[in-house]
Amino acid sequence: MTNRTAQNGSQMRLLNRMMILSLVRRGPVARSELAVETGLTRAGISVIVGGLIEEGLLVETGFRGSAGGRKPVLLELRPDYGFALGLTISRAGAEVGVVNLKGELLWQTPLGALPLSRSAALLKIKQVLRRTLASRRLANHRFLGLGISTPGPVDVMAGAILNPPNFELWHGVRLCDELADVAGRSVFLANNSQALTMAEKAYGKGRDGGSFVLLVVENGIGAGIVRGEEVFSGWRGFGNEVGHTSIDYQGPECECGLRGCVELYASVPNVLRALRRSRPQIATWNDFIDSAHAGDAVCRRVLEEQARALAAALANVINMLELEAIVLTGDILYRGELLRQAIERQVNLTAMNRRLRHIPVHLSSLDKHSAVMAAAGIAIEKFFSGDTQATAGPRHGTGGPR
Amino acid sequence: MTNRTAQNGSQMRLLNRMMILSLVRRGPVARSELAVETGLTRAGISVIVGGLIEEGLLVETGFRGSAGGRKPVLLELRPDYGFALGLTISRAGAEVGVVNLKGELLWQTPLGALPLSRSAALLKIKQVLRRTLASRRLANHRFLGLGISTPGPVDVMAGAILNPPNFELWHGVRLCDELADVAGRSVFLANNSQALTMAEKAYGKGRDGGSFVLLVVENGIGAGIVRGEEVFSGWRGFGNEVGHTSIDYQGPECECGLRGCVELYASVPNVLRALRRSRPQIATWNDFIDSAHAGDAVCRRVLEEQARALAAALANVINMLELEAIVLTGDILYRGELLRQAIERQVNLTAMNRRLRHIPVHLSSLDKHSAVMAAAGIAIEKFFSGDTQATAGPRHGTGGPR
DNA sequence: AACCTTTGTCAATCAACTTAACAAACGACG
DNA sequence: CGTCGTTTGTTAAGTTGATTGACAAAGGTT
Repeated sequence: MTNRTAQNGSQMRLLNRMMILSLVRRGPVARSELAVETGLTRAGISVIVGGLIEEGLLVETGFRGSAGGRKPVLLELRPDYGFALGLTISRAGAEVGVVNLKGELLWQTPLGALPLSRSAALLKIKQVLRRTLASRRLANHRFLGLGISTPGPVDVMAGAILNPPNFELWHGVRLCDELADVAGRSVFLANNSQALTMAEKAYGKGRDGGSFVLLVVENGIGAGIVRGEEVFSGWRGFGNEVGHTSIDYQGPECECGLRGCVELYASVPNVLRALRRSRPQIATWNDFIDSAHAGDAVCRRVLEEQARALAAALANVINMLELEAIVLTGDILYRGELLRQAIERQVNLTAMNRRLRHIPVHLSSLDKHSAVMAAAGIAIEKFFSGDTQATAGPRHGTGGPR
Repeated sequence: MTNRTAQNGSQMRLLNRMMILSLVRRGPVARSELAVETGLTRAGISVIVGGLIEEGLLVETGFRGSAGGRKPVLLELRPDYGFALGLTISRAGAEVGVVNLKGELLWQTPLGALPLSRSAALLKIKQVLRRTLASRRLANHRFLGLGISTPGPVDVMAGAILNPPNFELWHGVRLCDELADVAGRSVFLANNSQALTMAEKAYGKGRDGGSFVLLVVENGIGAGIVRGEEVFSGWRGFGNEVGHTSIDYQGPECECGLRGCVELYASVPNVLRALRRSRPQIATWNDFIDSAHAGDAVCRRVLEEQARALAAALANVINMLELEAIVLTGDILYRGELLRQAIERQVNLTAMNRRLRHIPVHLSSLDKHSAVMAAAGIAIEKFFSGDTQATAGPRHGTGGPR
């Protein structure tokens, strides 16, 4: 039974703890507010929160103003309860970062271009991870886990990279296993889009709990879906391939095996390719957007076409799962308002949902360069969802990871 | 907090009851097996099951053979614990049916074509419902609820029919409210595809718990998605419009507002329309399939085209949510093996998932004429998911519904 | 200063599952 | 045929976690 309902008392307590933590994570809350939102009694909340404070997960940080009556005591996460590491590997290189319990980036270490042999690259990564874990600033703080993000597809369950294009060095590498000797069992792998989706849910536009689809438009098109508490990622974390949604079943064949994937019409390189003939001087996305802003008619038209293609794929997702919003991120964040508006217009013109509600399209408020933060966020997310027992372990001493 | 986790003891008990019931629903089980599958102890199971037997929901029906040791006592639902009514309204007419707790159809009453005025039609429906509820065979059995299925789109939450094409008589009717005086508060509305999906999950190919998408191909194309315990239906039950998945974003405009919906390529009338020029003598789906079986090349080609269109839409869904199977139903069940094979071939040719696993395509094992059963199934499903407290009510006496 | 309100805590109680022991039922094997 | 080992189901005591209800703390209002 894969059910996640509480069967006995202790599991109930764990779930209630989780529920409280996920509410505190959204921002400062008082016990009495938690009582209302969780459905538990004030007394019950008091006991659980007491335990969480004892453990060092929560702190009282102040009071909320009140109009008559005792002031509510605000609770927040205690950021230095522990830290998580993030590792992001891209085609260009890699980067390691450290975040605290709140997901705030403490610092990052760019690794630059990696060695061209697999073992040397792994060795270098391990070196940096070891050095980071041994860092004095992290002494006496709990190590909560290591999150890794790479281009997809990946096999989340196995912790292995499958076969991302232009990423042959890493094909088939069981990354979580490889790094277990450095970071123990709390190593989690996800593809870039999934990592960004979790980050967006925890720290971005999805913070207050609605459903949305995150669209990452760069060299490829990735996406993630958040609905309720769930981040969809399929049985092996291989799903969510919104970029390979077919929007023209008779269209050209994509390398993924389908025909007419959105990616062929709307990814950055494909858009630039469409411009090559009439606007050969445009070489980058930013050039393209600048020209569109400047009023170049061809660029405007191409942008509109891109928006139509993206909107078609998005409308399919939105209609099928009845999502409430769309969030955009990736390279297209550069002066992204233009594309955002175009997509919003197209989606709300064509989506069936238009009869029922307006679908807002947002630009991500998270920094595009927050890939490391998002990677570490995977581990933070796992920590809070209770998928790991990293919390139960002993403190991480100065002697390096065990 | 919309969370469904148990917060306190009594909710925990309810959820454990539900968990046990949903396992028993799949087929005869022994207490000890329930203990393993639920994670509870034998003792805990014994107590809960004892209560369920006391209430009349379960009965012991026999023993399972064993190799040494006491024989396990098999538990099953007690079918005559209560009954649910099903009402299905189509463009052609309506029908009322009665099912027992196990979902078995006891009998059905065709209403034939309905009066052309809304109030007269409602009146007739109410009459038949009242007569059914007062029926002697149902005396001293609990009334569990009334499930209604109609063409979509409907607003599940509001219990209202929205604006299905060719269904103007019913546009905007708040059916659940209208029938409340006959059937109380346990009235549930869903569109045909949703009802069939629930039935397929409970009694058909989805019985043993995997995820799947059900595709209903008739005059329109409907669908339902089952993943885990959940039947997707969106925030207002308006979703799951797989039939209006766009598979050609530049294609002809559909009345739904999108372009190139699958429905335009693969619904029964649209397929027949495509044949009209070269095969004018083919007037019905069955004719078409018979010709294809007989080897008619044009029909074969058209069938293959239809399969390609359906496969494109299905591949999008499957890839996005990583579903495990496809189930087909509707008019296409007639000698459906031909189309089934074609779809299975296309899906597994093009779906990205082909690298990971084969996606089986099944024909529904439920009778196409089981619409009433499926409608009543909505109420049964609600009963078991605890969305209704109909069970707490007093027995339904001979004096008619209160 | 008296009064009302709200927040947070504490002790007693209650509800639900677990633990542990045992009875029931059955096959196997001398 | 009776004993042994095994598995199933039940029962009573024990544990755990939330609720109940009373109360202290803290703050505004008049």
